[in-house]
Amino acid sequence: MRAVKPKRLDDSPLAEKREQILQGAIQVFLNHGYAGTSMDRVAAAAGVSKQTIYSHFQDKEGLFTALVERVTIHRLQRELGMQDLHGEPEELLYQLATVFLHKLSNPEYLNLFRVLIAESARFPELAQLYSRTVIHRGRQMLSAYFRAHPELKITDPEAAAHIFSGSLVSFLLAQEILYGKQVSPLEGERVIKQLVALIVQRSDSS
Amino acid sequence: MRAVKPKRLDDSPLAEKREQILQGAIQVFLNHGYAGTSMDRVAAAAGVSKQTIYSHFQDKEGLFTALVERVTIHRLQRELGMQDLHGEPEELLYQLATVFLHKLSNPEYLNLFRVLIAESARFPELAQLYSRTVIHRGRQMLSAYFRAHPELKITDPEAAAHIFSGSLVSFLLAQEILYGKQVSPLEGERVIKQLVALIVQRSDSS
DNA sequence: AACTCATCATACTGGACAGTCTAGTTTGAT
DNA sequence: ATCAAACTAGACTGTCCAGTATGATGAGTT
Repeated sequence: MRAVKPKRLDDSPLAEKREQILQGAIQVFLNHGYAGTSMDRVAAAAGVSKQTIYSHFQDKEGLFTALVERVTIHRLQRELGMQDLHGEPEELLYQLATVFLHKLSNPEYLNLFRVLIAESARFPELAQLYSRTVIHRGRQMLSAYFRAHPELKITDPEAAAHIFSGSLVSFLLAQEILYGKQVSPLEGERVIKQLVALIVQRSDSS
Repeated sequence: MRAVKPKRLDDSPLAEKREQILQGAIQVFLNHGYAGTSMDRVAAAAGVSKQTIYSHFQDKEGLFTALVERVTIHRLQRELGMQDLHGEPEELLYQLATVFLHKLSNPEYLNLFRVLIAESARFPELAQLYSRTVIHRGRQMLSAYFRAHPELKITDPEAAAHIFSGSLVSFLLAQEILYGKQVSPLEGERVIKQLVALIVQRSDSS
């Protein structure tokens, strides 16, 4: 029984099929990109007939859009709704960077990132969705922390927040996505330590 | 006969055609991506018949590869063979970051970057070419400068070099490519100032 | 003049694929 | 048991496009 009638959107059989399709679509789109993905392949990966996809989503663009929204929102809740950033700066920043780098190393996340960049010209709304939800919020949280710690003597918390997360994102971009790992290896650990040092050690002066 | 009159590869009529094709290809590939580019369109943009393209390049992949090599090498020579990084740290780093950010803001450069990332899975050699020539060398130059300035007290010059350039690259990525500009504006100037402050002000201590 | 080579314009071939259609099957509520 | 909605399998259409083929033009060489 289903609570008399008001079927919840998130466990009705319809929503289950929709989710099943999205799961298949995630596999294919994130591994082969938008152009490299055929609807037949999505259907096969989702274990669903092609017609069913078209009864749940308007077309390929609609499916892709829904997919990115789905993954982005999911990530947001899981990864940013975690801690509220308190603690001794050196230790906290180190932990934060480590967790951040580790989570973003997940292939599915890297693939989402690559596809978002690849299709940012064709789907600017999706790129903006990502900017608004993930990047902007992350920056806000981190800059709030910097503001709450005047002993760090950070004059521009937003800019500093960008530098912090941007260094880590571009690290993954260079090392993983552009295969820099095989050209000039650089340990993530080293970047994190240097980054924390740049931010924390300035408070030694004065 | 061909060695009798040693036509220079770079100004013979053949090479001119090749260059003409590449110029057309740059326009189309960098603006529409690999999949979004048809050979007919390249031919039209280059003002050349399709057959001519196929007599200069093996196929679409070959043309794309040649294009990326061409642009990457060109860029490298123009943008990295510039200064040798000497001068007072605060002023020099500020200037360097400003020039760097300004040059990378060029749409053609951003498009190359986007396409490289988009196709990094399909063309890993090209991504590595970029890593090897541009990223790696840039990092080497900058870390050499840090090493030559012990008063900056940088314990890990390579990591610091990555943080410096990575912050700026990810800034463009977030603000321009992912349209963050329209979501949460952040002046490049602010990032540069904060970045320089993080690196330089530490030398006040001790 | 005869030959060669690069080029051009255009037509063609074959394959991939988005999206539709048809016809038959399952499921679940009443 | 009946009915409608959701689903499946697979054929089909129209389009796009990489790559090839054809046949003609023009320039330089011998």
